[in-house]
Amino acid sequence: MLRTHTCGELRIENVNTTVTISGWVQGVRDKGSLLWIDLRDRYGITQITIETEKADKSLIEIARSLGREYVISVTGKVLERYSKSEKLPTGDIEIYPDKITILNSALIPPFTIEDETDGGDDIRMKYRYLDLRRNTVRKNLELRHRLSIETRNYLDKLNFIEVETPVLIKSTPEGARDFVVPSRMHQGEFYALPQSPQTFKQLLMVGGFDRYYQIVKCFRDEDLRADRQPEFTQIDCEMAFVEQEDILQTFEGLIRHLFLAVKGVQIPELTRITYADAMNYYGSDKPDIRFEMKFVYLKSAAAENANNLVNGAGFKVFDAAQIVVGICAKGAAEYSRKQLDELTEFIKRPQIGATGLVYARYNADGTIKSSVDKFFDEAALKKWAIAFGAQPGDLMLILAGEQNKTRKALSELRLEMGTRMGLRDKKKFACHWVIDFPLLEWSEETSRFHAMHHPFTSPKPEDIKLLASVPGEVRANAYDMVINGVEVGGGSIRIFNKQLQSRMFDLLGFSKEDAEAQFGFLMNAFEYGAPPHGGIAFGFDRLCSLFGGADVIRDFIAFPKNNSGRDVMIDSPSPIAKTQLIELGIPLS
RNA sequence: GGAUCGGUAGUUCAGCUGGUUAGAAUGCUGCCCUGUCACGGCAGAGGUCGCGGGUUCGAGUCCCGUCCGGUCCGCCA
Repeated sequence: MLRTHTCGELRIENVNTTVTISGWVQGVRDKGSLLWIDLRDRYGITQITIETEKADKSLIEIARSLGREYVISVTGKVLERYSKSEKLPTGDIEIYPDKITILNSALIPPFTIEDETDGGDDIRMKYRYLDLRRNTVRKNLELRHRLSIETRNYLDKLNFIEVETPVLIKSTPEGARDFVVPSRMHQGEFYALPQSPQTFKQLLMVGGFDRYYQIVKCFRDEDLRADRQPEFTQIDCEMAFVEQEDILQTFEGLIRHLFLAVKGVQIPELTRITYADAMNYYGSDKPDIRFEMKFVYLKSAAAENANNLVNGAGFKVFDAAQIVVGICAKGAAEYSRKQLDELTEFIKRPQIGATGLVYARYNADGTIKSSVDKFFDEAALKKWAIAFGAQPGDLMLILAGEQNKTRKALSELRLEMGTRMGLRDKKKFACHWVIDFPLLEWSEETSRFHAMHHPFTSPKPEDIKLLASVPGEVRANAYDMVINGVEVGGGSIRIFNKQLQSRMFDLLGFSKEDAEAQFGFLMNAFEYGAPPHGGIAFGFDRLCSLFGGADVIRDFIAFPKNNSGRDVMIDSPSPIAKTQLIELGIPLS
């Protein structure tokens, strides 16, 4: 061993012992007659001190030749410091070296290896191995490690076993685009990388492994975001002989265990909200319920809660709208004209696409001032206030238009207001289930139904009768777990019966032949005694970023790709040699 | 595929309605300094203003194109 101790462990008890530590030079402070070296490794920083008037000349020469990030080994005596540092755990001691060995020199790093680095994202990605030396990045990966260990502990105790599934599999048309891998031995044919181990975990259920999990890489060839990578990691789970309730219980147990074990946070039992309610009250299938600010409808498309308070006043925008819906921002009546204009601009951005924002201030003196006073008198506005549950001092923000678009826009506005009002504290965690997702989703683009979750999702038994008549209204035994407005996991009870599965393929527009060619293996397996089963998969990277209080998952992946799917460090993807292409039988145009 | 913001010293950024020699901080180099720990002080080096074209007497600045990066929509569980 080139060390007896790490750079993080020496304490006052070690004084007067001779030790050897190795690491990277964080910095040198040369004060003439005194010279200090901060030596860093994964575990901490230890100070090396040289008194240049007493020390060996060659030692001083070596010390003065050191640059940042040189790798050195130091042997010397641990002594109590003359002036101690509160900032370092090793701050009570320092090492007087007898010997300094330069194990390797280093170029000057392009950015500083400090918590508050001067490097931007781009340069840090290119030199990721240097970025990994920084505390902040290292801590993120340590957090990831803890989460994976605790996941395994929890699931192992419940008799789950981790089984690996293949990475070179078969392309299927449903869902995301596949990454494909050409086969040399079978020219013109391709493997695909799994978007998830979905079918394999179901086959494991047929194979009698009634509790399976895997922390596994998945691949999707789609455009990226701050919280999306082309390859990402899932905690993939499946159970047999269970109903939806069992899955919800088991895996909210997992999340609560992780919060307790890793963060020491006690999470209450998860609340549940139906997809329909989530859309109705929050305009989103992954609402952030750290704060309330539920939607209030002044006019609604649904007959049952059509408390229409806006029609007939001569305001065409409201009269023509399918819905008029708003939120009540508590205590925000003080918002200035400028702030309201900012909000209007916010909802008019093309990404959000609303055409205008109506506001009504419930002033502290009890009067109400709105942007549509021309059409609505004080009495009408008071009725709005009652509907909104607004008190003097509150601000009502109202959008109107077609249902889906308007809900979506208001959902964005709600989140924006939550942020502006400081209601989205990253240290607070609100976890809940969204249940009863629709089974199918109509696609205008392809003029057919798509599976909302995936084609193996089981419809709710009581809704099966609707499959023939109104397939769009059939609810699925599907569920998502949402934390702070982030979808961290989702799953479903699966179809385990060949007839129902082929009926689903029918609805999804598969021909018998296509279904057979693509999923025949699964349907065949279902004929050999498939148990009822269901499961869930968690986005592990997202979970890590959430635990770490960040929005960007890149910081929790050792070697991430950038926004356009490139690894700027190794420079991939890259062209391959002509000979490789010929071998694969792939002509490039 | 679309929207939007950005690209200037090794790095992070400033640079106004176009106008002399493009600045700051940090990092780097040298010298000084006995208790520093973001050490301090003094001096110094360091620039294809992403790239190409255009407008103009004159472009880091304006226009067009292009490449690269960030965020978002579409897409994606």
